[in-house]
Amino acid sequence: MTELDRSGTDGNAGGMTSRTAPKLDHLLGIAAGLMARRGFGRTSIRDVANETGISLGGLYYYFKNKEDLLFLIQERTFGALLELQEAALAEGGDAETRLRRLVRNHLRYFLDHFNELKVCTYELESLEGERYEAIAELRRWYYHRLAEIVAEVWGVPGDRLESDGRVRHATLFVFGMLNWIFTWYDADRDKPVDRLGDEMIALVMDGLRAGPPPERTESS
Amino acid sequence: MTELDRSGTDGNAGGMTSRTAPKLDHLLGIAAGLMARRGFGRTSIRDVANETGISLGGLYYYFKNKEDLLFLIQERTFGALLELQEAALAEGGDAETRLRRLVRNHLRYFLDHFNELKVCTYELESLEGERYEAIAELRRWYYHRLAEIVAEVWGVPGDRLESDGRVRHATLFVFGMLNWIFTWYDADRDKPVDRLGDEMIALVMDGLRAGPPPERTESS
Amino acid sequence: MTELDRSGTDGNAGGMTSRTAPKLDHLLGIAAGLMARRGFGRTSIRDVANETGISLGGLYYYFKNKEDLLFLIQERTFGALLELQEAALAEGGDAETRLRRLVRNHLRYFLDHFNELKVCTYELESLEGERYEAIAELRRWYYHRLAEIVAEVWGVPGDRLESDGRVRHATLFVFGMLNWIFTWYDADRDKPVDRLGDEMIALVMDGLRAGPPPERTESS
Amino acid sequence: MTELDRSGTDGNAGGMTSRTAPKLDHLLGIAAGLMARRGFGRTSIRDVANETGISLGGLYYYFKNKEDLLFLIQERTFGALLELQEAALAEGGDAETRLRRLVRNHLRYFLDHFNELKVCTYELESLEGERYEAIAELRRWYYHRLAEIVAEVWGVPGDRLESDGRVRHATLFVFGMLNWIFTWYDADRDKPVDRLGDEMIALVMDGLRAGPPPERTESS
DNA sequence: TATGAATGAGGATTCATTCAT
DNA sequence: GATGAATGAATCCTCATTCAT
Repeated sequence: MTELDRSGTDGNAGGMTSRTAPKLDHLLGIAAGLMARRGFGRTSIRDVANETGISLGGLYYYFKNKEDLLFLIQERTFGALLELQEAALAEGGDAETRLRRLVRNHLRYFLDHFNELKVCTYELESLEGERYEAIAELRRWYYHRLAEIVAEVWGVPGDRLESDGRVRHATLFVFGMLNWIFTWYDADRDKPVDRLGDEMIALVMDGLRAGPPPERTESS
Repeated sequence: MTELDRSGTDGNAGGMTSRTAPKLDHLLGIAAGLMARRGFGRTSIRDVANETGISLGGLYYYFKNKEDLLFLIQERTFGALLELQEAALAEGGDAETRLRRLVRNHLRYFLDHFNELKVCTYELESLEGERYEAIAELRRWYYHRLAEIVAEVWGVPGDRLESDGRVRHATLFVFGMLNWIFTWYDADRDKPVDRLGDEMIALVMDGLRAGPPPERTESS
Repeated sequence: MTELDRSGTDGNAGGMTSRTAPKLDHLLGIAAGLMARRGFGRTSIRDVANETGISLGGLYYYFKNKEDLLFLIQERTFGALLELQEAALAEGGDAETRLRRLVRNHLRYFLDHFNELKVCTYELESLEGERYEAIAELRRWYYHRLAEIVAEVWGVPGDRLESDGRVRHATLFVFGMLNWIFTWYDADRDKPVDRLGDEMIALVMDGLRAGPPPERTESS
Repeated sequence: MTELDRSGTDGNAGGMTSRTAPKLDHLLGIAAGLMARRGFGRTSIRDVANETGISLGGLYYYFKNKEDLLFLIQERTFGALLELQEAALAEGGDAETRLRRLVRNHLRYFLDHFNELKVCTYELESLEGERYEAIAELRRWYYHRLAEIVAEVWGVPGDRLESDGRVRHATLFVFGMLNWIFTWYDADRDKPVDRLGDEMIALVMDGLRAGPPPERTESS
């Protein structure tokens, strides 16, 4: 599955008019900020009301649920990132080039949408049912794109890609590096972000180029 | 600072006797399981009571707070891991050997204490004040041990270790790989764990051996 | 300090509208009744909910705290009494006249707002911090007005008023008479209340007119 | 009723031996201190346990109830005071002499047993049933002794004493002065206590000597 | 006598959500 | 579109009390 399909799973309450849409954007930004800082569970709708200046009851015009609010944030943010990445992949180039491009894009997006992306990264489990599934699907898409690149570097054929634990692991290691950044990134200390991406690629690229490790290991 | 100091920040209900100690262990295990699955915030003390069979009020004999319960889990689990790692480092060997030992130990511990370690990894922010600080200190200790190894591989002198962003980043990338595993590890699919560790080392070791990337990057 | 300043210490849920204000009055009346009968500590919010017919959660729309509820009662009741007394003092007259006026006003107010005033009198210590201080300030104001009258009768100059133990004691004796009434007053037996006031004045006025007792006493 | 009858209403758990009696004294003193400071309701048995060093369970050897603990304090303290006063009255003398003696005794006792007597004065309502009745009876006895003196000064015959509101009121006014002292007494500022008693007598004695006020008053 | 361990009831408070206006 | 007012369920925690040892 390569096509990205994003359409409201559940319908956010009523059609936004051109007058309400910017208000919604503002709202989602504030909510993302709160949830990034304190987590979804510890963020109350009342917090969002206070921070946005919208009344408690009024908020429910914009989303039908606390969970729906979270979904809206994740869907928009992650969706936009993936569109970006899809375009980046479409530009072509060899595997290393594409990998570097992916990582840099990710990190630039991370910088511009820190709160929102943090929420995407750490609050998937706060969604349930259809909403969970919709975001999980996006995540899988992202995973597969990276896995394909790893497989290409290692010359693992597409049909063995799914079953090859080593590809899986290497891919997830890279996502681990990428996702953990939210816990330590300090704008003053760790900029510029492109440099960070290059360091990550440098750390990993030689290992990738060397090919996958042997299937079996005896232990020390 | 190499000595690990772990002593109750706040004093949970006095010295456990030999009769209550195993009960406490059991309790903490159950609580860790719940918190690993649903998160700290979504785990209620009532859940713990139901799952353990201890009465709601009775639990408060073992800890003074929900937060204290979390602290107890983190302190014990993380403390024990760090003791293990401290011993592992004391065994000596070159940087790569020590790094591989650290990673393997971590992953074995991860396997044996999945729930508890997941709680340590993802719920630090649920602690506050002194309790937060006590665990954060443990984390810093762990970070520094790994950073020292990276610095040694790269020949960065000890006094520049703190200020060198590249050492910092490489170290945190490795922790990212390690910590993200909780989100995807599947016992059936991803064992054995030593193999996982070797793959991680393989992915990263060449990059490390190549030395740090240049300080500045230009580029698109 | 003669100006009375009473403004919410902490902001109970915003500005009451004309629709909610009477409900709040009713609520505070009920709560005062319960607290007068059973004390603040033994009055539960649930009691208030049951007695008012408002739901447990709904009550928190009107105050943010159990303590805030108590504060609201005290601030309103005591504040209104002191406004009354301030006006009474402004009417002028000699010291005895003003004293009699004060006592009568107090007792009439006592009769009309028995529960509320009892709560003011006996539950100051149930407040803390800013709220305590706000009410304590009102109490001090009241004390000083009475002390001034005593001092005037005795010809103690204003600047010695603070330091003169005899003025202090006589004033507090009168407050003692006044405040203890809550423990024994029986509407059937002890009315009319103006008569009670006159008896109190009669008991004390001759002693006051005789001037302060000598500074030092040898004992029996 | 002149005879004082004090015998445990309820039996404090088990007969105290000579070894446990002093421990009980200590315990009651501590408990009285806590209850004087924070009130009966806000004092927990756990507080008493912590403050005394006796274990929570162990306390129940000394009393069977939290209420029983309060009762023990009140019975002992108030009982001893009344014995003192009974003896003081037995010494004879005219009404003024006896009144002054009563007041001085009361205040000296107040000074030596501040906590305990405060608890007697303010926590009668925390007792129920038989225990309440037993202490209320002591209080009535005390009230009557003072009322008799007032009646004697005013020449009110003993058989009209009960029905005469003016005697009742004057008596209760004096108790009000006496009982309110707990709320303001400051050892540094307000000593010596005999002097305080003399001031109280001086404030009131002229009014008493002048005879009761006329039965009816027109108002304002 | 005294303690550690445990219970169950009740208390204050928060919170997502709803609905009439 | 938006608000004020209200609800009911759930949550954390405290506390008097008990009982085996």
